[in-house]
Amino acid sequence: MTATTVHQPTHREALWELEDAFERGDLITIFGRCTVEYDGRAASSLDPGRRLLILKPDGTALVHTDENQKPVNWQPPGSEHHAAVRDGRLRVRSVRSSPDETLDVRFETVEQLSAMAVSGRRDLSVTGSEADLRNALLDRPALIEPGFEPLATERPTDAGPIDLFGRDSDGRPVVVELKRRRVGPSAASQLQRYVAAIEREEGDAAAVRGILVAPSVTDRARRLLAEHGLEFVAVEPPSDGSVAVSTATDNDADVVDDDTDDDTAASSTAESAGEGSN
Amino acid sequence: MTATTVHQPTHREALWELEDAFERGDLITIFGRCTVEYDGRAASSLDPGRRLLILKPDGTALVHTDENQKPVNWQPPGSEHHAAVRDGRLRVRSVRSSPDETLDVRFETVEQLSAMAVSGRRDLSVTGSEADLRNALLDRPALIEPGFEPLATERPTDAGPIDLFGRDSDGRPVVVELKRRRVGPSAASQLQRYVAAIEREEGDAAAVRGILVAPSVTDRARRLLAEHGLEFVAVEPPSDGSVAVSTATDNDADVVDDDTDDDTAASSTAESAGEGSN
DNA sequence: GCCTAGGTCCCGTAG
DNA sequence: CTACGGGGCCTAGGC
Repeated sequence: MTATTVHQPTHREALWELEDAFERGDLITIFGRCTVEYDGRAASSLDPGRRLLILKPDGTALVHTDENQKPVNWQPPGSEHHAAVRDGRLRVRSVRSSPDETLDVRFETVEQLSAMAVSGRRDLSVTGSEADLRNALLDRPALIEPGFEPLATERPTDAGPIDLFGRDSDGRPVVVELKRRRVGPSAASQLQRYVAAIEREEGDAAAVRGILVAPSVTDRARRLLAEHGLEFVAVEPPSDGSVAVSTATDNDADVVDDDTDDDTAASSTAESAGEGSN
Repeated sequence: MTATTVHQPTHREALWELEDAFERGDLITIFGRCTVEYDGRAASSLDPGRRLLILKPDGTALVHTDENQKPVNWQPPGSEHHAAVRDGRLRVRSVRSSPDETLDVRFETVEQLSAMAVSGRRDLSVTGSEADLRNALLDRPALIEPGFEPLATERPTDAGPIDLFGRDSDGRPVVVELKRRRVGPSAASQLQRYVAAIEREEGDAAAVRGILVAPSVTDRARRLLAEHGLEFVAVEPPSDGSVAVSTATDNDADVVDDDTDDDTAASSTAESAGEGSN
């Protein structure tokens, strides 16, 4: 048996199980009615309610409710989990330093406590990152502009590292900022900041070009780019490592449907089951 | 009993439990050996391993391993959970559209499946946000500068909304950007962008001041501020709603220790239990 | 739906 | 340790 579970344990029984699970380095889930207090970089308080607490052997603590992807309260990896019975409650406290932070979960009742041996996240491979976009553009620099010659990636400047630096066919320095998704004002500012840094370096103002390469751009960002004489090149979002230019805002994505449901099946829709939020 | 659990169920048994739990709108945890495939905004693949899958009634799906705060794979709220038995495996698929995304978790074996009724995150109160800092400064605008007069918050401009806008004792427009923590280059760019927008509005270049208000600033950000004639005012990080100015980089935080462990207790340290990461 | 910015952002990487 | 920027960021608030 690789997963041990106790139902409606006494607080003392729960504490014993916690001790053993801490010792084994298990991932622990506790479900019950609890309050949550956090104090550290900010501070928060949560009234009694039924929630799921997850304790990881790396020091992570997560308090989840029935909605949202993010835990309602948490503690980062590297924290220390402590458990005790105080005032008739099971108290789980997760603490870390620098910064000093404490998460306090106090259970009135523990409905269930489980401990299980979980394996790490080996062999996760992701595609479609900004790095993939960069590599695709290094393979075919003409996608940015005919004659563009890449010289460096992550080129350091006084304002931070430039995604892609090179020269155009006229020999002018070109700062390229890559984004894997639609960009807003902050990306325009970022590019402008790098261009200004290179201009300061080169000492030859107004000769440095800046190109923002992304799937698309908001109106406001486009205006900000124009105000600073910066350019925009649209590329399809990186899917399988390849990229394509798109002259305007015309998107045509081929979707392959590989669904073949012909067996017993269950399904849950946010609208059909449970009380939908919003 | 508000939490139902089955241990080492057959896939068919697990499917029945899932159907019931979907119907009830429960929060579901499944622990077992599985593969994970994701395709959507990006794509990823995860080799077989023992992991914890969490399914929320709002459509959220989370795959957790033994380390890190973030799930190794996930699906956002609003997705639809589907379960089926295929090829001798329990397949849980979470799908959403716009953007089209699919998360596929295939269990070789299910060690445990639990379903529980969890309550929402009512009554979460947080303090120490940027909004708290803003309110404190509105109460005592002199903390920014003697004679500073706040005129608007979230004031719209062509470059985006300004945190705090006002005038100094000389009647000059002042753009204030607030940050709850130490700031880097991006905050300097953000402030610069807003100042430029106001200067364009006012038509009277160089008369607009920009002040970055934060606990501290990195060297590089400080230089970027100086290059654009922008200013920095240090405030203590917002703790209990009050703020204090600090003339330089001298931090003195009083820490109250309220720990009183005198009962049975268990504790887990990332270094002592389990295989520590890094 | 899109846009904009905050976040106890988390996280990896480089210095 | 700090710094810097990416992220399938997520989430809230406007429009």
